[in-house]
Amino acid sequence: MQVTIKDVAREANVAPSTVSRVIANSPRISQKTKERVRQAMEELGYYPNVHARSLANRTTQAIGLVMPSAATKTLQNPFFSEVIRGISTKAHQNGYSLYMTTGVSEEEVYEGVVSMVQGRRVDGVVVLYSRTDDKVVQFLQDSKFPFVVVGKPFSDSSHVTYVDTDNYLAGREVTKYLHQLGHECIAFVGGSQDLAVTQERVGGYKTALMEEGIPIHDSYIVSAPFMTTGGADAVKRLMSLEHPPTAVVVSDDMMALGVMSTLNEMEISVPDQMAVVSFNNLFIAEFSSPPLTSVEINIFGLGFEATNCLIEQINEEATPYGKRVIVPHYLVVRQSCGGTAK
Amino acid sequence: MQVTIKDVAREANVAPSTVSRVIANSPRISQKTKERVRQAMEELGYYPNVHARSLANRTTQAIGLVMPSAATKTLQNPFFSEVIRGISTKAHQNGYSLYMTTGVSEEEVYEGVVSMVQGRRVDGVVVLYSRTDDKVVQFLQDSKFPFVVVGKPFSDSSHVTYVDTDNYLAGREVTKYLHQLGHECIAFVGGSQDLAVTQERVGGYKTALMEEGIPIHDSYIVSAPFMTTGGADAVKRLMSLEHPPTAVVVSDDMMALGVMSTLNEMEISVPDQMAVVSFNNLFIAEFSSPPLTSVEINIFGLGFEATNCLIEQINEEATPYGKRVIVPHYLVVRQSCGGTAK
DNA sequence: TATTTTCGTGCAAACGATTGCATTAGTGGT
DNA sequence: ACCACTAATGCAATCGTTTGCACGAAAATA
Repeated sequence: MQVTIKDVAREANVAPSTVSRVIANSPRISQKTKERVRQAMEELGYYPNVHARSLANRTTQAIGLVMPSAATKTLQNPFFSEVIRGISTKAHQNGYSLYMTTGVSEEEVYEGVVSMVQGRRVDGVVVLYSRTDDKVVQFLQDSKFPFVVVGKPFSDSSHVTYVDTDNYLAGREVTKYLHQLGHECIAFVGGSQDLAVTQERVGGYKTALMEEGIPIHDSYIVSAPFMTTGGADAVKRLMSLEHPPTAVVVSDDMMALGVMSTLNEMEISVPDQMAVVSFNNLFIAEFSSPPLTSVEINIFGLGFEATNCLIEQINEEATPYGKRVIVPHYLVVRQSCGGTAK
Repeated sequence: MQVTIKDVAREANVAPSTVSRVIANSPRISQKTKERVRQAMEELGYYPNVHARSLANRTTQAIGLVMPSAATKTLQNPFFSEVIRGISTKAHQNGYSLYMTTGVSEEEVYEGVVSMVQGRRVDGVVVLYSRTDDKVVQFLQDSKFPFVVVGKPFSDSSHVTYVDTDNYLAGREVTKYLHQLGHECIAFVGGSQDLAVTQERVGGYKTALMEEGIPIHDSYIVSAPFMTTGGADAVKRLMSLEHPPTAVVVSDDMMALGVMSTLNEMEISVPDQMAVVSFNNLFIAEFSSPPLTSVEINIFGLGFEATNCLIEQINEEATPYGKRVIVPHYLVVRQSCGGTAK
């Protein structure tokens, strides 16, 4: 049915092994035969069967993607599309393709990874989240399988390779920026507290306040599960304080949208009555009303770099010890903080 | 290195074939041996090698995803994340995983698909776009490979299976809705004119106008490449007309965001001075200011249904002729058209 | 008891590539 | 003219499964 290497061999009057070597472009085959074989491949429309190939040379040219289990919620965040775009670009450049399983529960995701790894379906894995005490990372580590984490892994990060933004620094910078604009009452609205990102960004926020000599009020730090409420209650809580803030650092553009929408409903104008700054600089930041001032963290780059590291690992060009890559960020000033000409 | 079926066989004191049959849960194996074998598998931590398996039984349990070549731009639209989520959910339910290649140019995408199909890497393919005169669809059709298109394919759609929204109807309904709210001057802002979606939505828009006895002005129909300008110039063009519209149908939430942002800049208030309605009901519709009135087209469902059809095809449970599935839609009224209590 | 069925298992040949080693032909040195 | 050596190709084993068929033992039938 399918045209196999044998058919090509017959057509070109050589042995299958020769054809194989032509595919691999081995220098041991003469130019003349190479051409003859290539011609035969062309004529018959031959494409190597990937599975036979993988089986024989124990390589797959595929990279596995591990997504958070609650794919329902997370995949909606353009963050993921963008990382994947980065991953996919680098992967493609190096002749790898992408492979993904999903699972409903954490357990299912874990099972998926195990069978992906043990079943030798992929050459390496990139993990798209970082959670405290994660089975998946633990497993990958134990089985000495090539993998890279996007975001800072919690446990034993010294031995795992990861690619991340300096969220602590970014949080600090952004807060200082607001202070420079004259704000003294600065709040922080973040997503789930047990995500590394949130923790680091809050950390930076606090440090900045301390450095600027502004007291830290716990009531100014609120976190809200994003996808459900859109941060509405967080805003309401902040605004009902005795001294409501005049500026707010939001840990994510998506959430910032929700925050601004709520403020809009409450007829609090941005940026006049409330400055908003956030992170990620998703493309929607540009088109919101008013356009968001946000930290560009180069999500694409995170994915791209992660894949780069992974491929190094696969080719054993990498150090056996974990490697950390920090992708630089910068503030994109638009209108949600005022401070610039409109 | 890896633990193979032979190891399990030895451990359980049976032949490899028996182990294989246990994996397949063949009724020909006695309960007692099954248990013994399962125990051995457990003990050794055995996972079947997918490639050996695929090679032997000529099946991959994987579905290929074909994305538009300009992945750069398109993948940013949450539409894709959402379709993929639908696909991935159904796929997972049926034990399939996803496989994707990308390419920079159209040609690269095509090559990717060919080698995916000919190399037998996947059992079927879902095509995530519909373009006029597409090589990929043509190829899939010619090779009689199972595939499904999300969106209406242009050429010879009678023989290809596709899953789509009734965009024509949706466009018509939405326009009528605006008319019911009292608008007479209704414009249409769309994306690239050669996309099937755009064409159909415009079609519905025109029909509605005709049915309501409103003349169609060509100057009211503008299209703008979204990702570059965000629709800003489209809005400006409309507003500089002698009789600027009082309502606008926008072909996509993303674009509607851009439109509203521009209107905001021009200090034209939505919905008071301009009603905006759009399609897709992405989650951002809920969090924009004001929240968007948009047509929910169940993107997740599109992906889910597409995969369903594909799996039917793979299992040869489907009719050999193309099948069309129309996923129902409905209008979600929020605040961008006014018309409801705030 | 002899004969046929049924049941449970094993043997060995695929599946379609890769690769170490053997083989052949050609080249140059002496 | 012989040998050694290199260059180009072929042979056959291997990768880890699946599966048609054969086989023996036990159960059912006559």
